[in-house]
Amino acid sequence: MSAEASPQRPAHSPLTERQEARRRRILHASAQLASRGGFDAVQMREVAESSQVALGTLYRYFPSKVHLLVATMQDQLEHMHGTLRKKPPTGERAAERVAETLMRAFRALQREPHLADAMVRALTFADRSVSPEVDQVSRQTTAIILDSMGLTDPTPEQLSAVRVIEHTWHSALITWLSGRASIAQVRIDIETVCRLIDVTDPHASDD
Amino acid sequence: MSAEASPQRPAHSPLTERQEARRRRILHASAQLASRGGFDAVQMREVAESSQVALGTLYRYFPSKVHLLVATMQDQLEHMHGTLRKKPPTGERAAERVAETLMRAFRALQREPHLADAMVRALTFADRSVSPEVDQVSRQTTAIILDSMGLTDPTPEQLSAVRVIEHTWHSALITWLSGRASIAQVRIDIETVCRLIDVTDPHASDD
DNA sequence: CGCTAATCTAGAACAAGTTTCAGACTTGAT
DNA sequence: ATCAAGTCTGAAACTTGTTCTAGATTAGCG
Repeated sequence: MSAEASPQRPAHSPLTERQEARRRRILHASAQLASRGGFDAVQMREVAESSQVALGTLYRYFPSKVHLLVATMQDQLEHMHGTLRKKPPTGERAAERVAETLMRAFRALQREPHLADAMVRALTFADRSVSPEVDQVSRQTTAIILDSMGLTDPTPEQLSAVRVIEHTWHSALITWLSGRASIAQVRIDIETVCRLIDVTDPHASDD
Repeated sequence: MSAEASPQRPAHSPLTERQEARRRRILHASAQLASRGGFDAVQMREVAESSQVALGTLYRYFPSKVHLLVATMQDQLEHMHGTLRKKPPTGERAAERVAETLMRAFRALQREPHLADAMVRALTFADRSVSPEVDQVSRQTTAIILDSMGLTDPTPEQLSAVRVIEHTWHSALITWLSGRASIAQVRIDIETVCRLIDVTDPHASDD
């Protein structure tokens, strides 16, 4: 369950302490640069310099800029999942709780719009070579949503609804980031798609 | 209602015949290269050479690779809208018709997966400078969906559902293109999101 | 026709992602 | 402590998107 982006071999050597430190420095520099100017501001040479690592080494840890930014996203997502766990959503119906959770995540992203830009653009621009890492992000997102629904054992239908919610979440974020949708519009889209949960929820109102 | 990507001034001079011809050649070359190897295969120098135009001229017509590919998508979308009009979907309920239409479009994309890759990646990677063109694509897509619903005067709720359907459509395409979702999975996602139409349709079953 | 402004061309130049390589440094095993 | 294998560094090179320039061509106009 861990597809680490480690030097060379996928999950081989467990990374020495100095290597772990390098990896952190790199991710930190990446997030920092991204926070400043978004996707374009994360320049590999600058990341290398900021994190005091040679360019070649940076590429050994993260084989492309997109890999790096997706790993940055994994990092941030973990952080966010932790934060969300502490204050679970309070809505009564599952749909409300999911919408509440996503809007909370959205507000967090609004605080660092450039960072959000870098991460989301990388995620959707990623080609097949990044699939494992993108998939991991997707699983993490699914976990967050299911968590907020309070489900341990979702039905296939509910999983479908969650998939669609994730699609909407990503795409709505993009339209917001590129200035084609307002914050209010994103909220409406999220609330709209969350209705699907009611449609697939056996205890909705009937029965 | 036409945000042409024309040389220099937005909608100024109506383009001479030779200019129109150049523009066509460029779009044709773009689509051709994209069909071969997707986003990466569309290299500006090659597009320029294939369409017998200097690099500088190419950039005068389309100010970036993303602009070019989004324009290519507009072109293809128009074509598809025409095709879809000829054989309207046959389902009884609006949700069925929309799903049918999108699956038809999806099958068309499957025939040219590399072209689809180039266009969709460009669309989601586009930054603010391409917003007008991306918006135009979005309007065109909305029109196709509303067409298939047979709606001339949608309610705000229905428009919200259509927005979410578009989000899902784009994002599902991306997961398919990057090999993270199967064709079957895309179909399920589309069918799932189309249920939203029933939820917002006043004549669904009740009343 | 002849002029002027706009457009087009060829090609160099620049920017940033990625690759490569020789040599210095670490690590782990003996 | 020593050696082999693997890792890191610094720097150059390569690729492709983008910009710039000087001169040739074209379009519109009097």
